[in-house]
Amino acid sequence: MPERDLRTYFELFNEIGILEQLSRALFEARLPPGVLVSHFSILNHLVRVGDGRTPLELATAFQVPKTTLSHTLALVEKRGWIEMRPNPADKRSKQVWLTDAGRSFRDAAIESLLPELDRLAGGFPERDLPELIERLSAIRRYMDAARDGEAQPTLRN
Amino acid sequence: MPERDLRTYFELFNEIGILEQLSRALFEARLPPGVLVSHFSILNHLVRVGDGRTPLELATAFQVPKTTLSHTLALVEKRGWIEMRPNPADKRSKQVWLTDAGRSFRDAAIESLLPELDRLAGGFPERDLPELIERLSAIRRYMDAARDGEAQPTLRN
DNA sequence: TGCATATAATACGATATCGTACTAAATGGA
DNA sequence: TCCATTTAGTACGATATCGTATTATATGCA
Repeated sequence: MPERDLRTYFELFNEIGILEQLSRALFEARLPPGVLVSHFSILNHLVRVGDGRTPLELATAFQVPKTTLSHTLALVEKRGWIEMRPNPADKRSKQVWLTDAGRSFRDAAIESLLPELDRLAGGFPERDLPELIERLSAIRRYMDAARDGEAQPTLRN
Repeated sequence: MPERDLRTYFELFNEIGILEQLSRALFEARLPPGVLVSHFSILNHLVRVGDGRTPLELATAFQVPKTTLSHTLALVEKRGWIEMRPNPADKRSKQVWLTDAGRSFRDAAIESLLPELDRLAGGFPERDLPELIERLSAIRRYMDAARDGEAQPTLRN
């Protein structure tokens, strides 16, 4: 694998980073004050994969430290969008369940974004969007699966 | 534009968000303690578009509040990777210039990531990577250009 | 069974990021 | 020219995120 191709991968992630910044700022501007994309993402993930997940499963899914997730869950629970229940399979653990209010808010949040997406899609129709998503998703799934790999040389040394 | 397509755009940004999380965690784990992707991104951007940019230009490029950028620049300057000089064209303003150490660190940071990218590229060869990047870049450029748009209904109301 | 180790979640402190308010300089119209 | 308005950058406070340490429970092996 020539180094040139590796640098191309690097460019891909650079582009992804910028797009994430742009889309997050766009989305967050439409959410109620104090509600962040990280909060919404909890709800959206639970709708997509089903609720009853443990905090650790969520932290792993988002590749976020579990202490960060702990904090986020507390805020989302305070809004009444999720419920934390004991995990019957493990007394150390918990389960995160969506409330009706949580599902409603998630749907409303998506609705509120549609006009913005409409503006984007209207001014910049992208063909084969599902194919683009699938390619990104495949990369994501591979990285997800390969995450448990061993140490590599780093600048930390 | 049917709503179904808009939701597909939503999925695109959702996928991008997850990929950003994954890649950022991966990259940051290889940087020296206290050095974040946001710091590296300053250096990388200056190399790519040329240094001498003003802080505001950088804040706009990253779609980040200028106060956030102010803080980041101070940290990067403290590391000796950039120099802040007065902007001869505007006494309110400044210019950000790379130092040799800044360029070196940027190169080294990319080098340190290559093994990881190699692992990715080796296990998951992606054909037409430049084409994928170009499609993302086109979306990004359009969003960038369309950013000055007017207000839309939001959940804030 | 008993105990060393591993794991889930949280408490706590550090800091990156963000929003509001402020200062200094630039701009533009009367 | 003068002054109202706009703009570039920063100070300051709030909070989201992150790393380390702690507690409670689970796991696995002698």
